[in-house]
Amino acid sequence: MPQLTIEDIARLAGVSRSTVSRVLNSQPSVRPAVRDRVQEVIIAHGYTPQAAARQLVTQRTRSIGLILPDNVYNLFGNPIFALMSQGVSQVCAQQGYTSLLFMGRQDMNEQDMFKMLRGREFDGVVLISSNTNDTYAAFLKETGIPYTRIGHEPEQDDLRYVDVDNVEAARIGVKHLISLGHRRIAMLKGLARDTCTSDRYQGYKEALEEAGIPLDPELVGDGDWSTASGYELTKRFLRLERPPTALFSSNDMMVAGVIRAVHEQGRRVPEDLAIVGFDDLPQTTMIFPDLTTIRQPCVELGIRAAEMLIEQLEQDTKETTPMHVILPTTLVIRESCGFKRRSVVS
Amino acid sequence: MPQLTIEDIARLAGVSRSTVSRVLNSQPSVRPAVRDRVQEVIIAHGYTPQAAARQLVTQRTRSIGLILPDNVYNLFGNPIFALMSQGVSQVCAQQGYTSLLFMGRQDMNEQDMFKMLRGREFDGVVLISSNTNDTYAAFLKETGIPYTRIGHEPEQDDLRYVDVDNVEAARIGVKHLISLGHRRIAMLKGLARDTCTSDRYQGYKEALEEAGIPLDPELVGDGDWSTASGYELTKRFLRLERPPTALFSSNDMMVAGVIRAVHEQGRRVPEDLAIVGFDDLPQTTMIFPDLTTIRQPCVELGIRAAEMLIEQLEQDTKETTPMHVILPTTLVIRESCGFKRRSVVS
DNA sequence: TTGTATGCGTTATCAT
DNA sequence: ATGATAACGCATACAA
Repeated sequence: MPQLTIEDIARLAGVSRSTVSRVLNSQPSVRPAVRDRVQEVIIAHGYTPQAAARQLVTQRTRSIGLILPDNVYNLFGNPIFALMSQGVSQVCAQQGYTSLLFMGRQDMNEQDMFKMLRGREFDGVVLISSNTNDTYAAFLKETGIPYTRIGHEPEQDDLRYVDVDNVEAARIGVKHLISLGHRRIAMLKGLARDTCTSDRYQGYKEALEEAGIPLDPELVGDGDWSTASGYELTKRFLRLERPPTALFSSNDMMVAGVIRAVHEQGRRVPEDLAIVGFDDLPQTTMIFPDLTTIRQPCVELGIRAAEMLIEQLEQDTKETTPMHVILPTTLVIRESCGFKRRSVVS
Repeated sequence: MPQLTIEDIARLAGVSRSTVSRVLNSQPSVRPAVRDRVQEVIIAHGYTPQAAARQLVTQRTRSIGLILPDNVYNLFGNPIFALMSQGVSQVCAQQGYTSLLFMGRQDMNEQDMFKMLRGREFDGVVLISSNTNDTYAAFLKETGIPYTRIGHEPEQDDLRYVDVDNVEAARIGVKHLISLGHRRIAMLKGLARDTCTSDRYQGYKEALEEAGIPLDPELVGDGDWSTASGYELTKRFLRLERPPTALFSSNDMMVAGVIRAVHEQGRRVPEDLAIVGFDDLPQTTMIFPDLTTIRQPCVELGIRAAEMLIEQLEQDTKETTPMHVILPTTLVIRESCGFKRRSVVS
C-alpha cells in the first residue's frame, strides 16, 4: 500500500492540490461537478489526509487527552471513571474531536506525559482529579494548555471545572440515616489526598452536629476507595464494644467490602447495619442488596467538562472566562437502610 | 507562552538548527561543550519538539493504539482488560513508545476510527479481540497497518497474535470438578461471537465426554460475560428439577452473579454448588468465597503483544514473519469447590 | 564536528 | 472557482 498523498489525488482527479484540500475541508467554493469527481477518487483510493501534516499547518490536533487518577483500584476497578469518560467521548464525537484515554499516571511517568502535552499532541485535556496539589493541574496552569477539570481543589484556582457539592451530598446521606433513628453512624473516608474526601467528611460532621450527636473518632475509618479497605475497616468497626448501627461510605466500591465483612460476622444488612453509599454505580445491584446511595451524575460530569473544554478551544479570543459548574446529586433510597428504628439505643 | 521552535533554540544557543536537532535525538557527533550549552537552553525554556512536525518528516509517531472490545460491561467492568493494557503500556514505556487507550468501539464509530488509522495517528495497534469476523482485524489486514492481536479467530489468519489455549484450559477446569465427584456440571458460556466462548465450551464438552458424562443441554447457559447474565442463568439452573451440583463459568465476572443467585436461594458455595471460574481476577477475593479458577496471564498477554508489535515496527524489512504465541493457563485451586463428594448421586 | 539545503504532506494566501 | 506558492517545524543528506 503505497500511501497516496493529496498530490496523487489531485493528479488522478485532474485538479490542483488546493481543490482537493477544499473538498476535504468541505469548503463551499468548488463546483459540484468537480467536487463529486474528487470525492470519487478519494473514496476509490481510500485516501485520508495525514494527520501530522495537517496538524503542522493548522497547529491543532482536534484531539483531547483524558487524564485519569493514578489509583489502580479506581482506574478500571471503579466504573465511575468509565461513566465520566463516556460522557467526554460522547461530546467529543459530536463535535468532531477524538478523545484519547490517558492513564497518564499509571503507565507513564509525569515527565513523559508533560512532554506529550508540550509537544502539542492534544489541543487540550480533561483532567479527572480531586487531588489537592495535583501536579498535572499545576503543569497545565503553568503552560497555559487549555483544560477543564472534573473535581477541584479548595483554592479554586482552576480556570474551569465541574464538580458536585460533596459537603452537601454527604450531609444529606448522613441525615437520612439519622432520620431513621441511627445515632452510632460510622464513616468510611476515601484517600486523604482527595479533596472530595475531606468534603464528604465535612458533610458527615455537619449532619452529626446538627443532630447533636457527638463525633466518635472510633467510628471514622480512613479508607482508600477500594473494596479491600471497606472490608478491613468494617471488620474493625464490628469488633468495637459499641459497634455502629449504620455506616456512610464515601463510595460504592468500599461498600462491597463492607457487605462481605458484615456477612462474615453472620450479621445482616440493613438489620444489623444500615448503609448509605456514594456514586450509585449501575453494577452494584448485582452484587449486594439494593443500595441506598448518593447518586453522582458521572456521565453528565464528563459531558459538561468536554463541552466547556471544546468551547474554550473553539473560541478565538485568548482570554477564557472562568467557569465553575456544580452539578446536583440525589439521594437514592433503596433497601440498604431498612425502615425507621423503633427504639433508639444510643 | 509563545511556543519556541527549534530555530529559536538554535539562535539562543548560537548554533544551527541541525545541531539542536542532533542534541534532541542524542546523536553522538556533537561536541560535549556544545551539547551542554544547547541542553541548557532547551531546559531553561522548557522546549519540546512539536510532535506533528517530527512525525511528518519521520513518518512515525512512536505511539500505538490499543483497541478494546465493545462490550461496555467488559470495558471497564472487567478488570482483565485493565491488566492487559497494563502489560502493553509497560512495554511501550520501556521502549519509548506511548500507548493510547482507545475505546474505539464504544465511543467512536468505526469509520472515524479507520480514518485515524489511515491518517497514521499510530504506528501500529494492539487489538484485544476474540470476535469472529472482527471488522477491525479485517481493516488492519487490508490496509497493512501493523498490529498484533490478543485473542484470535479460528482461521488463524492474523499475522501475529497472543492467546491461551482456551479448549485445554476449560477442559482442565471441568475435569477438576469431575475429579471431585461431580457429574451434573453446568456451564456458563460467554458471548457467542467470541472465539474463546466456543473454545471453552469445546473444552467443557471434551471433559464430559472423557468421563462418559452425557451432555445435558439444560445445563448450558448462554451468558454475555456480565455479572447480570451469570445471575439470571444461575436462577434458571437452580429451578431445574435436577439442579447442577457444580458449575463452570467462562469468566469470573459472571461468577459474582452466580454467587448472588445461590445465596438468594438460601444455598451455599461450595456445599450446594461448586464453582470453577475463569480469569483469576485479583479483585474477586474481596467479593465472594475464594474462587477456584483458571488463571489467565493477562498482564503477560499484554506484554507479549506489545513486544511483538514493536519488534515489527522496528524492523527494516517489509516482510514480517508470522508469530502465534500461546501462553499457559493455570488451575488455581481455592475454596469454591470444596472437597471430594462422598456419595455421587448421578 | 557543524552548517546549509531540501523535503515531509497539508492548509492558507495570494493571484488569476 | 481554481491554481500556483509559501509556510508549518522538524530531520537529514550533503557540504564544508
